[in-house]
Amino acid sequence: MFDFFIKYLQDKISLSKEEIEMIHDVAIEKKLRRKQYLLQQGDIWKYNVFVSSGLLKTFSIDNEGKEHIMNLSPENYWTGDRASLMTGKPTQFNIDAIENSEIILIEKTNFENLCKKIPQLNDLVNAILQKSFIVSQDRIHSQISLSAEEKYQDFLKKFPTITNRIPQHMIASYIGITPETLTRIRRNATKK
Amino acid sequence: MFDFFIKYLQDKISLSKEEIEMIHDVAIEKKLRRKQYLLQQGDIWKYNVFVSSGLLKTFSIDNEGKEHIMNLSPENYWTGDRASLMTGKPTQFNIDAIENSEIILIEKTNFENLCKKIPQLNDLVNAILQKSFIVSQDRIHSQISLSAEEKYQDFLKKFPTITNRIPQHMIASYIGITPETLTRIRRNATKK
DNA sequence: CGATTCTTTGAAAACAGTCAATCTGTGTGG
DNA sequence: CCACACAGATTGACTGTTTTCAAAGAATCG
Repeated sequence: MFDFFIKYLQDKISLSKEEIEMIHDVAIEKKLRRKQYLLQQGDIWKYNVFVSSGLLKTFSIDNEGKEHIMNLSPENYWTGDRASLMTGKPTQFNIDAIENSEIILIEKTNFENLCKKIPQLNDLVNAILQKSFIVSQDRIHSQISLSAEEKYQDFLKKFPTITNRIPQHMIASYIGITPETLTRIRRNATKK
Repeated sequence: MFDFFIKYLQDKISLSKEEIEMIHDVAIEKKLRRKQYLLQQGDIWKYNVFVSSGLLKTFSIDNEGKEHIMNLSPENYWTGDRASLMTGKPTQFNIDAIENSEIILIEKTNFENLCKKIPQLNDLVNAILQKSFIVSQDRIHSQISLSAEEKYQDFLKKFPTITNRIPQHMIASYIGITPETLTRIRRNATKK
């Protein structure tokens, strides 16, 4: 699974053998079974995570026990909790595996050292952050301006690959509606 | 107004006279009157903007002519459209001044040069980006998990300083509800 | 196969949006 | 200083959307 990670990196930047070695030295490989937790509410989060294969979700649980999905992270995506990572405070989120997954963990300070020593990696990380920000803004825009049905259509357009890998109620959670409403939206949509 | 900008920067990082000079050379000062546009849908956006004083808003206009407020940027905040800046594609957003404002514009390539020459500035910019991302994620979380009333309370908590500087209907737009609904929420809340 | 999870359905209630009218406060020009 | 226009806020009646709760059906996993 480290191979997937290096493939991903070399697709974006070119790395010397020494640099790959440096990365390898601090990369922790981990397998997660379906439904296994990687992070739980209250933990302090200290890693950067790359998903080599599988699919993770980041979510909160509210006072009524309802799940709210913040992020879906399939293979070749990064995940974690930036807020907890940056502030050092306990996280309000959970991360678990929707599918059996293989991931790479790199501890915060190790990751920062790598970024210092490998400027290209630093640039890549910043580019990813920039892109993530733009994606977030776009999701906010959908949330404040679209109807439930439009949000669903928007989800399908943006995540065609993920749509068939997760139960419907998770899509509902991701776009902020109830599963029942999603069922009804779909029924109406197919009528047309 | 350039002074405000330098004060802001020196509060975060320490700069030599030469560095300040370099920044000054590429900083464009601009005044905006209330309701004046800085950016319009369809434009290609090429700047980084620091707000020295006043208050700007970033918004889209949908097919029905309704305004959806993406961001509110008071003094000491940055604004602009990262998506258009990054991709070079026309923006879907508008930015205008809610109050008479003074801003500093720095053209994209000039800004990138500054960041290369002043590593501290680069770090600051990345830290701001990181923080903006976390704030976005939090707003998404509010949008998918809170009721209209809770979103309003959340807004009041997060923007105590801005609340009294903008008309209510803009708060409604920011949290994705109608002005009428906001009126009713407020009426119910004061009853309690 | 049995257990669990997921989806669908129905009926009722809660919530939010629309439209049109009125009310309020502010600022401008005569 | 007043009258008026204008932008914003509120209200009411109505419509439409979404949630809730409970139950039944379908699909999936071990």
